[in-house]
Order: sequence, then C-alpha cells, then structure tokens
Amino acid sequence: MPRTTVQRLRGFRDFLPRDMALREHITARFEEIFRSHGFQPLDTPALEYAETFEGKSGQEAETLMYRFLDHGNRRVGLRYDLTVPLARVMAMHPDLPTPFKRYHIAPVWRAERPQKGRYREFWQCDVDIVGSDQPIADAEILAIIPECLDAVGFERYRVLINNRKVLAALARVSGADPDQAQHIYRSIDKLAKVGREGVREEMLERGLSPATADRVLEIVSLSGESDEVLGSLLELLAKDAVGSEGVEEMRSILALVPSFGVDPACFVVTPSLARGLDYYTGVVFETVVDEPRVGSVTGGGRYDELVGQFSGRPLPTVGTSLGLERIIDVVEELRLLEPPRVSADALVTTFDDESTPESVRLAARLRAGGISAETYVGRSGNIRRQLAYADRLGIPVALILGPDERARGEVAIRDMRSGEQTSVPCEQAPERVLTILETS
RNA sequence: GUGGGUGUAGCUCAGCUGGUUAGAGCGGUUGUCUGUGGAACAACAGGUCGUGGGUUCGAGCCCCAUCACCCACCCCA
Repeated sequence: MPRTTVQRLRGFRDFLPRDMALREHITARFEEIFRSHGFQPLDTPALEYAETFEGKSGQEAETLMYRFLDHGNRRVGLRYDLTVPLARVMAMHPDLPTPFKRYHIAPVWRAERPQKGRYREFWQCDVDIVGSDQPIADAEILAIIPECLDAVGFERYRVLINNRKVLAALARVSGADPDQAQHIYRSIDKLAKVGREGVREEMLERGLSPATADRVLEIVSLSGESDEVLGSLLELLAKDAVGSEGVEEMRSILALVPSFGVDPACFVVTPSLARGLDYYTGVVFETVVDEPRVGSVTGGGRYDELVGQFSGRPLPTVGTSLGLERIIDVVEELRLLEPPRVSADALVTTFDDESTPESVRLAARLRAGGISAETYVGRSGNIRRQLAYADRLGIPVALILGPDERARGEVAIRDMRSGEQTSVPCEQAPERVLTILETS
C-alpha cells in the first residue's frame, strides 16, 4: 500500500494533549478576565475576501498574507490578524450597541520565515473597545494586559507606551521631510536593539540630515519616570499642537490606569516605540520581557480610522492582542505554571466481558456525580495493563469491579498516587473518589 | 526575501582516517504476571542513514545540487 508522506507544513504545528493542557488553561484564564470586564465573545471566518485585508495593515504585512484563488476564482485570504475582521464586522452590523467590547481568541496566519517564537499559524487573544474615544477605554485595555500576564505567573515585564501623534510630531519638529517620517519610525523602533549609534547610522543611510537625526535621537532617547518623560516630551513638542495632544492623551490614560487596580510601575512611556501596522492613529503599546528573548508578547493601540475604511463612518477603537505562543514560551521556559491534568479523574477497569456493562454503568454513575470517568476501552481482563494505562495517563483514581467485589455489591477504589486501595459499596463510589481527588 | 547552522529509529545521540548483515539509551508493543501501575528482566516492532546525482572496487562518512528543520536579519504576537 502506498504511504502518504508524513509531513507538516513549515511553521504549522500539532498540539498534543500535553500541549493543549497549558494552552487551554491559559486561554481560559484570559477569557475569564475578559468577561469579568464585560467583553463579549466574537468569532469570524478564517477565510475572507482578500480585499478585506488589503490596504489596511501596510505594505510589509501584505506580502506576508496567505492569498489565493478559490475554486470559484474568488481572491481570498487567511486572516492576518483579528483587528481587521473586527472592523469589517462593525461595518456590517451598524446596529450593534456601542461602545462595543469584544474579545476574540483565534488563530491567524502569516507567511513569515518561522523562528523562535514565530510561527505561520499562531493564536492571538484580542480585546478591543469599539466606539469610544475616551481615555477610559485606552486605560481599560492597558490595565487588562498586566492583569492577564499576572494571571499566568509573569513577574518581570514592561508595557511600553507611545502615541502615533507624538511620532508624527517628532518627524515634523526635527525638520524631516514628510515622506521621511516612515524611515524615522522604522529606525527608532530598533533603539533598544541597536542602540543610539545604530539608529543614527540607519537614519543617515536612509537620507536624513545629521541635524535631523540628532534632534530625533534627542527626543527618542528620553527615559525615566513616565511623568518626567511626558513632561520633557511636552516641552520638546510644544510647538506642535497634535504632538502635545498625543502627550496629554497618554497622561490622562496613565492617570486612570491605577484605578483599575493595576500597578502603574510596569508602564513605561517610550518615545521610540513605533509599531509597524499602518492603522494605528493614537496610543500604541507593546509588552516586552527580557527573559526569555521572544520579542513582544502583546501589541496594540488605538485605530480610529479603520472601521471607516469599511463603512465610511469612522468608529474610534482601541485594543490589544496577546500572543498566545510567545506567552506560552515564557511560561514554559520560566516554569511559571504547572500544566493541568487533561486526563479523566477516574478509570473503571473491565474485569471480563460479562461484567463490562456493570463497569460502564459505574462510570456513568461517577459522571453523574460530577467526576470525569472512563471505562477501559481495550480488551477486558489483564488488570495490570489497565492500571498501567491509568498510570501513563495520570488518571488519579482506578476502580476495580471483580467477582469478589461484585459478590458483596462493592467496588475496589485505588488511589493511584499512594497505592492505597479500599472497597466500598457501589453507591458510595462517587463520594469516595471525590475524597481522593480532594486530598491529592 | 537575505545570511548562517544542522539533517542516522518516535525522541536524544554513537558510528574509529570511506571497508561485510547500521548501534545504544529512552519511549512503544508483548511476555515473565489469566485480580493490581510506577521497578527488574527478556523478546519484538521501528531506519531506502532527508532526497537526487557524482567520485570510488566500495559512501552513513568525500563532492555537488535540492528539500526540510533550527538560528539571526527584515518585520512582528
């Protein structure tokens, strides 16, 4: 028989049960937090008209989109992020009450060269608030980031914040040509990576004058307490109305964040933060961790024009994306969470074919009592093999229903961790199993 | 898209300067053990040495190409 090649597409992964345990645990925590803030669930198709995604995120992003012709010769594409589909949904459902708060946990696809912390199919956990231009919306999104990261054990991270308006002002104030603005953003974004000299060199290479480059560097190198940096920024950009507005926005947002119950110390105003996606119009932010080096684990910002690209009627929106696999990489590397067990709580063994129905009924009784229970589905008999099965899967309780027990209307219940085993009347089985589960 | 590294069993690897039938540990299955897991012992299964070509009497080992994976750049979650 000819065999099919056993191969996965590059950058695509299988998630085995041991992987799923952690993934689901983490997404469940995020979901809990999102819902506790009143965000509602949303899902959209993986595949959409290519046009939906085009002209939204930027040139760079577009080259990374999976696009192709379907059987009906339609130009289609796999979603590149969850933000653009949200904008499309808002435009298609103008009756949705605003402000609209939604979360969306789903895979996205990018045809990049895979490497550490980077895959072609990966999951984003997005929260967005559509239809509010108020600082409280930005503040709530920002506050949720540390709440989520803390919930999965993160201890050291920084949420960098900047504002596109400040960036635009920076380009104007330093005397660059308007068409050089993009070059400036590109270069300064690498400040932390290549240092001042590296950024300066790159700006000169891209045709900026030394005087302009130095002025850019002066502003971008500001660091320290957020209040101080904001104050200095305001002075340096005083002549620029939009830039000053951007600074004030950050000030009012950061002033509100502590009221959400998060420690403001993790937020760092970072004038060099640019972010690549074209649709951002106001504050932008991303979270970085120093160890392990996985790049940013979250990214987001305010995009007030994107919905308007679909409906003609702009809706101010702010949101963020948490990168599931990078967060998992950190959690695994630093052993921040114990992966939960995904096996059943109890295994009911089958002694022989004749008594198997009784074992099946016992498992059903356990389930009715709120215990996840499976009956061994391999060949009956050979208790040794069945206990080994429970052991391998990490099932903490095994039940044995042999002739001796049946004669007395009992069942033997074995605590797989301690090896202790006692017989109890069948009716008491759920109670006994629960006791073992609680103590382990 | 650009640069670098690596490809031998499911996993981690060994394989002496090219020399008969390619090995180990772990894992898997089965048995010792037709009423008891984690241990031990034994057996078995599993490999066209990534693929194609070349050099050679002879290639897992040398050369070329190609593919895949990893790392970095670009960009990003």
